[in-house]
Amino acid sequence: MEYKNTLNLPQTSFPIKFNFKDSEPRLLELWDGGNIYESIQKNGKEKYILHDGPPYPNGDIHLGHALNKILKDIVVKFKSMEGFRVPFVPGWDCHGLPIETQLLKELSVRRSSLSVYEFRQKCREYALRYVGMQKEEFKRIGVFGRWNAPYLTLDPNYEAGVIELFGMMAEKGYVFKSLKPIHWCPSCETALAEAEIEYEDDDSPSIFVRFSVKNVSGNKHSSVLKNGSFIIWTTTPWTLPSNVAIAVHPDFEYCFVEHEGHIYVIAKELIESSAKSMGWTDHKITGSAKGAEFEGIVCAHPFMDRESLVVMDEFVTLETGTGCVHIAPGHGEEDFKVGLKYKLPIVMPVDPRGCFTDEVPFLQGVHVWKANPIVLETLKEKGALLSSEKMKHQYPHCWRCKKPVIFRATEQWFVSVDHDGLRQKALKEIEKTKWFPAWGQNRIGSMVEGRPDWCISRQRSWGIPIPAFYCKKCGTPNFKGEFNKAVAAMVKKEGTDAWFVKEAADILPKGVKCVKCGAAEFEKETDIMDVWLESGASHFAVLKSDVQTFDWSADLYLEGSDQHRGWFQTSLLTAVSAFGKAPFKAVLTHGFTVDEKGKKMSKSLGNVVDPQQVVKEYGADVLRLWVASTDFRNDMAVSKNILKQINEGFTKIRNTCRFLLSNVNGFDPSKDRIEYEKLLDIDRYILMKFELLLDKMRRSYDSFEFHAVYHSLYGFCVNDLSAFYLDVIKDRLYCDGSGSVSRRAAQTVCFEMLSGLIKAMAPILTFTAEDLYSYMEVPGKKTSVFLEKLPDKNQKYMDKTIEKVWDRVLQIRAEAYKKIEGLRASKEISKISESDIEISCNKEDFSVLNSMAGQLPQIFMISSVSVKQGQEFNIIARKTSNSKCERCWRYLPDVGSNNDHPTLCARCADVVKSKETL
RNA sequence: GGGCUCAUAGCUCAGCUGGCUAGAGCACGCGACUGAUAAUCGCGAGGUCGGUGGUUCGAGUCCACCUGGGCCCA
Repeated sequence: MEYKNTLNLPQTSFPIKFNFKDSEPRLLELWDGGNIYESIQKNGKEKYILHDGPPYPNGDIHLGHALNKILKDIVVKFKSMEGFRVPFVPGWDCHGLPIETQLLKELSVRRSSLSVYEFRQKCREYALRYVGMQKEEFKRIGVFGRWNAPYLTLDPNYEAGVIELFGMMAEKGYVFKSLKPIHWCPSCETALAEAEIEYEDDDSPSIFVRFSVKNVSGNKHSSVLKNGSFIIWTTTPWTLPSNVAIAVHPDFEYCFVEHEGHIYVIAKELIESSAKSMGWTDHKITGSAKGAEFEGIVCAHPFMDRESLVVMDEFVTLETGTGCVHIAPGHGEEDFKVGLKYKLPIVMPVDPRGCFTDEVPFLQGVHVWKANPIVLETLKEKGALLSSEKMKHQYPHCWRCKKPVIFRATEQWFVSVDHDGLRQKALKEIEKTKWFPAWGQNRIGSMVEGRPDWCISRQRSWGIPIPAFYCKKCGTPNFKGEFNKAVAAMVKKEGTDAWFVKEAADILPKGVKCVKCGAAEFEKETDIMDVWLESGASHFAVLKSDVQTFDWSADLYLEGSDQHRGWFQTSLLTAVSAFGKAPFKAVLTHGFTVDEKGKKMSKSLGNVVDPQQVVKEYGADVLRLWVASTDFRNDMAVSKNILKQINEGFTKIRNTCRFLLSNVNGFDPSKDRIEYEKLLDIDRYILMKFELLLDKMRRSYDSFEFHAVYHSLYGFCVNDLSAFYLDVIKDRLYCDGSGSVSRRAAQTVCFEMLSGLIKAMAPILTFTAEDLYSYMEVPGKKTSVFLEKLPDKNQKYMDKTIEKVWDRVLQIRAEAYKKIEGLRASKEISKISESDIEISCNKEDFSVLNSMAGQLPQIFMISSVSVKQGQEFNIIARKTSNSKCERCWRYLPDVGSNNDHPTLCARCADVVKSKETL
């Protein structure tokens, strides 16, 4: 019992219990108070710019936000610890419809009861409130950044940047105004971007309508079709008043179908399904023709005093309907395109609230959602309604109010994607950019290839105004040159609020004249910009305006894969149009968070994981470790189970480091370090493994494969350290003389690995690394681990011969343990250390084992190992006859060899004696 | 409906350009230790590599189709 006091047992004040509730706030304080982020900005190597994509401040951060910022933080810290200067300026996307809607809900007031200016003040307060909240939440999970000066899209400087960029794009001719059908929310009374649309199932009417042929003169089928009809199918009867054409596919085969003495045109493949819908049983086919042969036929609109032209369009499909498509250019994207081709009129009898105008007398004042029954009634009266059913299908809805939206032609502002080859230039820039994963290039490429012009106007208040002035005399919009400069200058000084309180005359310098007619009186535009234009301008408003911190083009953009359509694309388009170059050199995307079964998180499924909850339960490092542990290129699964598992992994890493720490207690590296050449083989072996680990970790960080960083780190802790090296060297550490070379050698290795591990894990296990670092006694210690550099490569450790020999020894060790397990199972022994083994093996193995015969008992942690050459590899294990040393607990033949200490082995007796003489 | 993408043990991941009985760790089961102890060690049992078909002497790895998930669009 008293011999225990002669051991060098591990000792540390680093708590075994993970008290993150105490330690994490303390470390946050250290980083904040010590200005650690500011300090790492003094790094000498070149800049590495990770440009933050701004989240939307309208709630607590969710797991996706946490995931995104943690990934960025890992990059920032890794690059920084490699010596780069890595400025990270977090941003927020503060304007936009969501805040307006949410605010109106909170205030429970009508927007009309406030002036635009007052309303905008409330919006600003709202946005800033959540910016403040989210900022704290991001800081809490250990994210480093310029938190005291983030970029906000509502800052006058930022706003002015957007206005200027708009001016540059306008100057180059990319900005234009045009009538165009766009998604329109009649409830919010605003145009919606594609990003603001959600598709949901809706019940719609499904009707077949007859359009009688009015004029077929000159057509080769005139005799057949003279009294015939085309049948169209639609799910939006309310758009029929705006019908101006019927589209058929030029290549499809259409049949003349006779029913009750009347001839109808239907695509061949759709006759049966259509007939079924219309309840036809006795129809017959009397002939057929290619769609192209119908071009130019004129039909009569079933109830409007208007003609409906038969036109050709390739987008017509054979999925549903009749193959003859109702065309209303004011109410559909494709319709509009066909309309342009055939110069069809854009009939648009629906006002902003969704009510019909007097253009359709019998529907005047009726809301589109109430118009369907009236239209159906009218069709019935005219005998044009052939069938009416209900069907469920996906219909676009407003992302905010969740109500269905309509297509409506309005005057809108656009960025032309094809002006001056913008699309092609953008595609070129996409090719020049590095995409992680590589398929991102194809994804964004095909999106850019097929995207329509970008509608950048919104009929709202909370945003940056479209800086245009309408000439009071001729109506021409003026938005370039001095008009733009005047607005930019004003906004820089007073913010965009000024736009909403000042008159045009107060904004513009005296003497400005309309570019068209030369008149001098103007009216301000009332539309604001799409928020995607604002955030897409960040490369200019942030990176370009702050040349001290940044170079213009960022090294990396890192966002979810949804941003291929969103921010990556809007950033690209604004940058290429204004500067001819992509604003990023590389783009990294991550997947989305899903539950254990791979389903997306939703409140209704009840599978939402809240990051603050994770932080509360496990601490921020476990959340960070989850981020690192999962391959983020795919979807990332989280659940209670998974977090529990991550927490176990975390504990293992933490305990392994704690154990290392507790064993270098009293070790002064400047005095006690043993040089490499004097280390034991096993020490050099583990150092080599450690070197391999560091190399793997560095490479994985570098290629953004953080899950590989985690798995290799974790595997090293579990397999190489905990289950092998640390277990083996306990004997040396505890039982050898405290200042002995053998113990100091082990400590040297422990110290080396601990300090290396701490640094290598720091980008991920930010808190734990800093915590451990604070407990270490290192010469030249910094105030933070983040001021350290990652360990350099150490070629000296890469001893390949050692690796080969020891890998084999460990294999044999594993074999031996299987055999020994048999002894334990039969209750002959209870501990592995009670066993002797005899190995017979081939010449090669023999020479390996024999060369280290003396060390084998320690390496195997058993009583004795004998080795002989034999035909077959075999291991025999039996209970040892040696007695147990009371001090080191090993079973050794020399126990009792010293009369003064009859219960000790020779080594322990020596150590105890030398202590006594002290 | 279209584009892109993913699918290896209960979980997180390996498995490079196709080649021995598909690997780790965790969780699980059994056992040991009590000198890493709200720890640690040993052993074991888990997979027809989402499905079908094909190319090949040979496929988790290549091709086609299907199923299911995700993102984006309609």
